[in-house]
This record gives sequence, structure tokens and C-alpha cells, in this order.
Amino acid sequence: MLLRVQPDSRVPLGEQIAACVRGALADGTTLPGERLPPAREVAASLGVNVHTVLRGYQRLRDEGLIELRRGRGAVVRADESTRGRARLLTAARSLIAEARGLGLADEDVLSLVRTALAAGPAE
Amino acid sequence: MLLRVQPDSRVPLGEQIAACVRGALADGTTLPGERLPPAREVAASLGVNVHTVLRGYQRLRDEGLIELRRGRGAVVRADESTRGRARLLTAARSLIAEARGLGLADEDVLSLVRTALAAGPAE
DNA sequence: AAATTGTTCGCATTCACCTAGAACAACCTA
DNA sequence: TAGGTTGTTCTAGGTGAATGCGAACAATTT
Repeated sequence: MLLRVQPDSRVPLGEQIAACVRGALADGTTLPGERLPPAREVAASLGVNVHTVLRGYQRLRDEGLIELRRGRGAVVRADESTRGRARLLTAARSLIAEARGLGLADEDVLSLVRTALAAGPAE
Repeated sequence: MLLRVQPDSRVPLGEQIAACVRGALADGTTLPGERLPPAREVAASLGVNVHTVLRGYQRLRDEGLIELRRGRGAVVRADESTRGRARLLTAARSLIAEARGLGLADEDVLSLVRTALAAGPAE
């Protein structure tokens, strides 16, 4: 399980950690039943506070993706993986179809996405 | 032009206002050449500070959707592609939000779009 | 000229996020 | 049972973005 973090990002660190796990879940890197590394370990590895990691874990628990239990750690629960990625790809194809319908070239689509990316998180 | 805002949302007020305009532009409620209500007026109407409204307007200007000029106000760009561009920006932001929720970095989003572009026509 | 409207200052306040340390409770293993 | 592991809870403080507030300013319209 590869956990990366960008301290200068506008996205909260806890959310970034949660997003990493979601991603690993989405692409099959992490499977149901698998155990996430202990929060203290992740914290030391990322140079981040334990509470921050746990906040990310608790967020995943609230989303129903993992279970948290004292002494046992964080265990992946549901199988949300392929569905999320499928949603994402569908959204991407829809975006592209709409762009082509407006006569935009591929480069135009990419630069549009770049613009929206630079604008920051919408929610 | 209907502008609504949810003060308790985590989404910044300025961004909420910008999103309202994008939506109105996307669904044809607001047309190119049309003038947005003055910032002071919107501020009073929503119970929000003028600067907050202007921050939303300036964001739209940065996205190329409107023009801002002193004394004249905020005008939707007469460019024919403005409306489509608003739709695309909305779709792109939705895609990006979903991608971030799955833990994808900016570069990942771009390469995803590149992949989908290379995949050819959607239908 | 006067009113309108966006622009740019500076400053204060609020709040989410992060860090830090400590004690505690549930769980596992030897 | 004893001890280590791991999440939970508590208090406390620091930082930065978002927002509010007031004022002066510049371009445009009427």
C-alpha cells in the first residue's frame, strides 16, 4: 500500500490519505479483508501526526469502506472498487463526447481540464 | 438569474456563486451578452460580503466565461462557445471532484483523459 | 458633474486543519 | 494472566484560508 501526500496541497492531509486508500481500493491494489498499516506507522512514514492519519481512516469508516477496531487496526470492508472507477471513466467519456460535439480538439480538452484542475477543488 | 447559497456548506461562498452562474450559463438560463447583477446587489440579496461575490465573479473571469469592467459590471462573453464552455467546465469539475475522491493526482487525471481521448469516439 | 461598479488597500474575526502530548480501552499474542 | 499493539478520547496551541468590514480609488455610464 503506497501512501503519498502533498503537504502544500489545498486538500487536507487526512483527506489525501483517505483518497490514497480509495484509489488503492479502486484499482485493486488493496482488496477486501486486507489490513491497512497502523496509523502510528503511517504517521511516522509520512512525517505526519497520528491524529491526521486517524482522521483519514475515520473518514473511510464513515464512508463504509473500512472497519476500525482497537488493537486490531483498520480492515477493508466493502467492495466499492470497480464501481467507482467505472463511474469515473463514464464521466470522462461523457466529458469528451460533449467536447467533441462542440468541435474541440483533443488538446483543447486537455487544457480545459488543466484549467479546471488549477481552479481547485469544487467541493 | 437565480443565485442561491448554502452558508453551512464546506464549499466557499465565492465558489458557490461562481457555480450558480456556470449552471445558468450551461442550461441557457443566462445568455452571452447578458449582464450579471452588480456585486453589491447580489451581496445584499444573499446577506454576503461584496468581496465574496466579487471573488466568485473574478473566478469566472479567470475561466474566460465573463468580462469584468468598472462601471459596466459583469457581462457574459459574447463568444459563441461560451455556453458550451460553461457546460464543459461544469462537467470537467465534476470529473475532477470524482477523480480526487478516488485518490488520483492531477497528473493522473490528465493521463486518464488522454487515455479516454485515444480510445476514440464514445458511441 | 454625479452615480454606478469593479479594484485594491488594510485589518479583524472565524473556523477548519494540523500538531502535540497524555491517558485510556479494546484486542492480540505469548 | 501479562504485556504489547492499536484505535479512542481529551486538552491545548498554532497556522492559513475564507469571510467580513470599511475606506479610498478608477473606469464607465448617464
